[in-house]
Amino acid sequence: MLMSSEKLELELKAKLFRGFSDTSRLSILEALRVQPLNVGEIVQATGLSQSNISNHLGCLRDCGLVMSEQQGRYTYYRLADDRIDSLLRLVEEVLSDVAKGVYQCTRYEVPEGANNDE
Amino acid sequence: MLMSSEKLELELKAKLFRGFSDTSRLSILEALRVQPLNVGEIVQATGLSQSNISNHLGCLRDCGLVMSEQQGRYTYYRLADDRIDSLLRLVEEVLSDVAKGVYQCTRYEVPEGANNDE
DNA sequence: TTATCATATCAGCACTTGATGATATAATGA
DNA sequence: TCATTATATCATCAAGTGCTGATATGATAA
Repeated sequence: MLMSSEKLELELKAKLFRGFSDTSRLSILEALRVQPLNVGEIVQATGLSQSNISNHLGCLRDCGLVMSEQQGRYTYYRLADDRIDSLLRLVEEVLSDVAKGVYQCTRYEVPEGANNDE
Repeated sequence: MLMSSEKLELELKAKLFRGFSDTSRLSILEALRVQPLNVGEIVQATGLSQSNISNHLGCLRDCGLVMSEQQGRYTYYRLADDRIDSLLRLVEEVLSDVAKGVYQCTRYEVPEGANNDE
């Protein structure tokens, strides 16, 4: 059915975007833009807790945004596709123009004094 | 403080991505890729309810993803930036390679028999 | 001026999502 | 073999999110 393949494509797009739509997952992806990292290194880079990171990595890996590779005791994670970096860069461009609008958006709370590692 | 401007940038990115991370809002944005539309036309194109669309348009407008323009009785909506179209196209490219992975992702439910206009 | 149409807003509800801390599992090192 | 380290998984909780249907508001048409 034609309609349901369009619907499925929308579901897949929404799911992919959802991968990016959380600050913790974005922190992880930003860290991985630089170089592949293991969980401990991601803890250092982001300040998030180990179990939180592990949960999010599971989600990102299942979504195809990251890939993992066991090296002895350590599991290394990397971006699964170079275009993920391109996507983040394009969003940065768009944001440079619409940032004021996004910042004004009250639909989703952006904490004023938001901090890291509370 | 340096740290908090990074944090703010992540919050803005997450918020922008959240604009895309819902199938209803994606339907609306897909419809607007073709041409500017008013609410009634978007109802026709997407099968969503008028109040639901109005809610989402408010969110998208506040986020800077769409712009509105009053023409008599009708309010016309359009994509606020051509790069939004580019963003959606890039995601389509990425999905063409990782779709299998995203489809397998069980973290977010993708309904099997998902349909539109129930 | 009133009626009609287009759109925005609201309250309430159900579902989804993200974090925590404890703990299980697996790989190395002693 | 046991201890240690690295990572995954789990149950629980609180907060966030999206939809509905009723209704309010504003612009035109009669």
